[in-house]
Amino acid sequence: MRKIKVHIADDHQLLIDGIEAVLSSEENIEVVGSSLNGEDVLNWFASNEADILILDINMPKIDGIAVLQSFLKNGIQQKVIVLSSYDDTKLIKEVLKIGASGFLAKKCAGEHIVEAINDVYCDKQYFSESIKDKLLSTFTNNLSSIDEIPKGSSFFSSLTPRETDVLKLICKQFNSKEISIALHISTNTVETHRKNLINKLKVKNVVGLAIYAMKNNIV
Amino acid sequence: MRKIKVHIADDHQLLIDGIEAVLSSEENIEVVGSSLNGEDVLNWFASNEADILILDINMPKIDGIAVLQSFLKNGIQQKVIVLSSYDDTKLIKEVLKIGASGFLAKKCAGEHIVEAINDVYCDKQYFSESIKDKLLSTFTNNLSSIDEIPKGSSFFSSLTPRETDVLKLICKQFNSKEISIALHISTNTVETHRKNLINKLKVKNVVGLAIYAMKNNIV
DNA sequence: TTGCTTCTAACGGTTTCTGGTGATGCAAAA
DNA sequence: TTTTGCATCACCAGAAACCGTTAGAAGCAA
Repeated sequence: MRKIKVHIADDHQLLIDGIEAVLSSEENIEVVGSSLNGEDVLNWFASNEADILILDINMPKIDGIAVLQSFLKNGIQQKVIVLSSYDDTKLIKEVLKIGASGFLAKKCAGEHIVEAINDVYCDKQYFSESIKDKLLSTFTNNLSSIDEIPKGSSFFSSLTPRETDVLKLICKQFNSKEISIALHISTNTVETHRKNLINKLKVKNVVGLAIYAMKNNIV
Repeated sequence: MRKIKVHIADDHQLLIDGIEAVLSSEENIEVVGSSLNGEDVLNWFASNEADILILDINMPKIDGIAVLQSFLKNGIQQKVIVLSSYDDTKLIKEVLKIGASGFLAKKCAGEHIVEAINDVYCDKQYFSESIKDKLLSTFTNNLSSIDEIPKGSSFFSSLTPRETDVLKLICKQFNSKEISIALHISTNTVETHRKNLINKLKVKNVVGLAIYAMKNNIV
């Protein structure tokens, strides 16, 4: 019997080992590789292949979103099950748009990952229960959810290096003046970056920035 | 042979199942229970016992710190290995003070959890490598680290219900006026709570609050 | 009863952030 | 070569946050 080849990407080695141990009891599934960050994923897939990639969103260096975008850009048809701590509707819509086939919340049970792998391997989509509920309520509750969908193409992974510098220092609780000193630029510039960040990430204030940074492992 | 009884507490079922799968191949270790939040942990230990508790810090309802404090308060001598995504020196010192025997970063490998369990069962302490480095550098670098140690008793889990309400809304990017409307109190009161939060958690501004809330699963 | 904590509220002042707009130089891409 | 994106800087006005301090009411516990 041909086994389903799976690659696991997550920044927590413990979770990788755990999933691998869960899958080891499945006869038709084989873990052929793993990565601790997005860069490693791209490198691995440059010279290897797997039927399914289990991909965490929050990873250092290159995050899960950027990995998906890279696949899309290079025309790579990779089946991907996205793994995330947060079952955020925005995020789910985003990853589906850019090519994910399934979405699994980390709070779900280990057996579901087996289901997910089998379903996605058979060209089906897979969502964990909690996420199904969330998606449904989005459509049933009201139509304002449409506003939630980002207007531009992708709003993740779109920060310039400098913006990332500023964001990191914001998360260190620096104010604009302190940031300007740290980066050797004027406070006016810092404030421009700050405003651009807020617009780009569609948040209301620094709190939104900090939360974005945490969720995306920028800090 | 007597097996080491282990209870696992983490808000991600997937991680619990993963660790359980990793441990299943160990002959001398037996998983006797698991919990998805701190409340369940306390309930479980009220009528059951385990040799070792593997305890995640970031859990909803009652977090890992509060669980440890509860053990301490009730004179329960429970061996605990703390699990955390963040290898923050402050946090490590804190949990050691309130009775943890080991500290494991989630980014460490699955095999280390086996080592940790065996070590702690034999009354030894266990720290993952990355954490050892961090702890060492704290003592070698400079003495200013002493300032890092919280002056009061415990600075975690010390928020009043109302402060938690305000913090949650701050994390929703509400400003003081919006919070005052949501909670039916005056903006002055909101700002008092905000100041108290900043003082209590020893952060500089709302960004610090948001990051604290994220790390402690308040949002 | 007394002391402690929590929640509530207020005042005055300073600092910082946010929004809007505009502009320049540079480098890479189309 | 023109365009586009990025980083830089500036000015202004209003909004919001931050700081220090004080204080009454309610409830709980020693």
